[in-house]
Amino acid sequence: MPAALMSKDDMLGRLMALFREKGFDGASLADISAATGLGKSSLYHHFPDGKEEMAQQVLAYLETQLEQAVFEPLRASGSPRRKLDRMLDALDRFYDGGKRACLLERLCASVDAKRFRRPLGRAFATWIDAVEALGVEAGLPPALARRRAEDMVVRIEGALIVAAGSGDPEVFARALRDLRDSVLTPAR
Amino acid sequence: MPAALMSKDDMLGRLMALFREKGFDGASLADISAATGLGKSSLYHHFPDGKEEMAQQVLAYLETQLEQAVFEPLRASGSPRRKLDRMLDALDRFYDGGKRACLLERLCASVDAKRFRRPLGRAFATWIDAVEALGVEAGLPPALARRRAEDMVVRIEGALIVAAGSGDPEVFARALRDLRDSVLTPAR
DNA sequence: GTCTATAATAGGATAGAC
DNA sequence: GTCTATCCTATTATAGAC
Repeated sequence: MPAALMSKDDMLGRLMALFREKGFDGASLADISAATGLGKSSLYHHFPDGKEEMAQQVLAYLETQLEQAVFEPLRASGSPRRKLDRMLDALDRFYDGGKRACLLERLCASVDAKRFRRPLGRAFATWIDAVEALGVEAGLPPALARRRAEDMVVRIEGALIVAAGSGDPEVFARALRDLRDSVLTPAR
Repeated sequence: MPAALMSKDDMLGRLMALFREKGFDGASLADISAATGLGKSSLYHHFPDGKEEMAQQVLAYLETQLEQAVFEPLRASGSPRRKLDRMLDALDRFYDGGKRACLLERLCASVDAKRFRRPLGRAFATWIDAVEALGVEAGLPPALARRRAEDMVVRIEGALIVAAGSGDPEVFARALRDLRDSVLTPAR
């Protein structure tokens, strides 16, 4: 029994990078094989249900990444504003300054997005809920905190699209700067 | 020589609907054949370079649609606020209240987005420029008008993603409502 | 301008050896 | 747990008749 060539996390990390780059429909098993260094049969050993299961597991893996990027900064000590800054710093790194796509968006755009609806909906909800809680902690009325949180995720996703489409990552940087100042601003 | 079964515009409209629904990578020639009612050979007659040329022509066709949705309302008579409302109404219809995807986003997310970079960049620029001009007409300082315009497009694209991903079109409706009130608000 | 038929290839998936 | 070899289908694309 040959030893595993890499850990599951490493494998999922590579798969996530590939799906973010090529999209779900655009990533072929040949691409996946090249990205992981594993033959097709090995891939089916790890993911008996094929490509769809890969995406499902990558989506679950993303939740742990989200955990690091979103929740860990929020748990750290400091003012809400400081926590927000840390979270946006982590997202800036995760999206490489607007040069890398969002897995959630890529799966939304796939042919069988319906199969990913549940985990996708949960991932967005988890993210928005966390930011909403931060807004409440900062003293915003809950309804406003919710709208601000939803708007933040909307702007990050949109900025990634426009940055990619216009070839100008500055769009993403500008959106982040804006969010630093607006997400937690007290109601007037 | 059999008569053409449909006009080029009709054909491009169906192709656009298909690409918006399935994405570029997700739409196969079989899908395209079914959507247009044309055999594969007929499709290659109209688009000798295959799928990629279809997308290029659909992208050009979208610019005429953008013209209708964005520029026509802006040319109409009335206050800037009224023009903005008309434009957002047209976009609301075009995206069917957040239930239909944006072609630009779908092509950004395709494997060979690089081949579409130029027309994609131009489409985004055209759109943002038009809204910027409206902001200037409304009396905003040019730099602010530009940021607001860019932010509007960012939020529309992002709201479409989050609405689709969370299965909640209300996200899109809320974004539009917000934009009605914020795009042209005078600088403080 | 459209069709039927066909080619050539790439895609996803499986069997069985090691 | 990984590999080579294979299978079948879907996919893109072309040839040639009408």
